[in-house]
Amino acid sequence: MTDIPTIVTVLDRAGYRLTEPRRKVAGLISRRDGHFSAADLVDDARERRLDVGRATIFRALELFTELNAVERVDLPNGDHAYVECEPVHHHHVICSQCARTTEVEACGMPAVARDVGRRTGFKIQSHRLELFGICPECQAANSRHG
Amino acid sequence: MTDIPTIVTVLDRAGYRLTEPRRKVAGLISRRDGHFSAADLVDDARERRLDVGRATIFRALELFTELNAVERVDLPNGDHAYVECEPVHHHHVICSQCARTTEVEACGMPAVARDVGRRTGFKIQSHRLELFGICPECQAANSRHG
DNA sequence: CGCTTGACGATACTCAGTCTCATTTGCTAG
DNA sequence: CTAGCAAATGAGACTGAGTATCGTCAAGCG
Ligand SMILES: [Zn+2]
Ligand SMILES: [Zn+2]
Ligand SMILES: [Zn+2]
Ligand SMILES: [Zn+2]
Repeated sequence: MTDIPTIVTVLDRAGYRLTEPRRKVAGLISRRDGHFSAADLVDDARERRLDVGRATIFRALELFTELNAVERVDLPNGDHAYVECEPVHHHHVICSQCARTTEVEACGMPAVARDVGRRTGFKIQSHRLELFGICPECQAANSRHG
Repeated sequence: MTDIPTIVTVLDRAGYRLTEPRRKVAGLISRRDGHFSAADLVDDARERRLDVGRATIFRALELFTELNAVERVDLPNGDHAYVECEPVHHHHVICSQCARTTEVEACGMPAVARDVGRRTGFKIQSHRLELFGICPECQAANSRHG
């Protein structure tokens, strides 16, 4: 339910083959809401009898990640998950209850990074910022019925 | 080479048994410099013929992490690693060349988190921030010989 | 159309991390 | 100091994510 330039479009623009399995995986991803794991997609595929090989799902995820159509996030518990997203620098706010995520663009991090660089002597190259909390929907639901 | 309250001390204060295997693992950790994985410790132990079971190393790491004597970080490539560190909120600056890490305390994040919360409606509970770059030592080494 | 080459899927494999369970050991109460 | 118990250990089986191999297939192009 995002109107991100569809993964298929990104694939095409990058000159990759628009194969049936890739379309299927892209489809599975776009009908997901929050973050998901490779295993989730494998299950989804089996449920809908899409007949996509396990290895293919991993390969597709890897490729989509390279093309920045999808991003990998690390959950607080150490699990890896993926999120469909836009190909520009941003971070994710992740609901620890329902897994829904939102992108945040202006991260205010350049300033922090500069400051840290000055104090530690490191030449900062990149950063990862993930915020965890409760999304508006879950907050509402929680206050409604306990 | 940190003078963090030794892991053994932390263990003791928290009321856990000071077993020989735990001492050994703590020893291995403290003589490490940058981040390390469970597998690294397993190798170290084997090399120095310390005779500590694999499972025990995992268990020790888990416990030390719970006690905040050690923290888990996620490398950009998706690998998991650990770093010995102080039990207060802070973040790590990680050298992508030599794995050395430094802790940063004032992270300036509360402001960012508040802002993000306001814009997204999320109730922010926690955040993870990791900075990657080149440490001063590596910068010096690099400029010296290429 | 047919070719070429990249992609696919089945399957075997690796490796991190967990679990089980019989044995050992740190601790403490006596 | 010692006995006894709970907690911790280690060997090894197990799980599940992710990767590698390789023969087959089909997307895209002329
Ligand atoms: Zn939610
Ligand atoms: Zn940022
Ligand atoms: Zn370095
Ligand atoms: Zn912070």
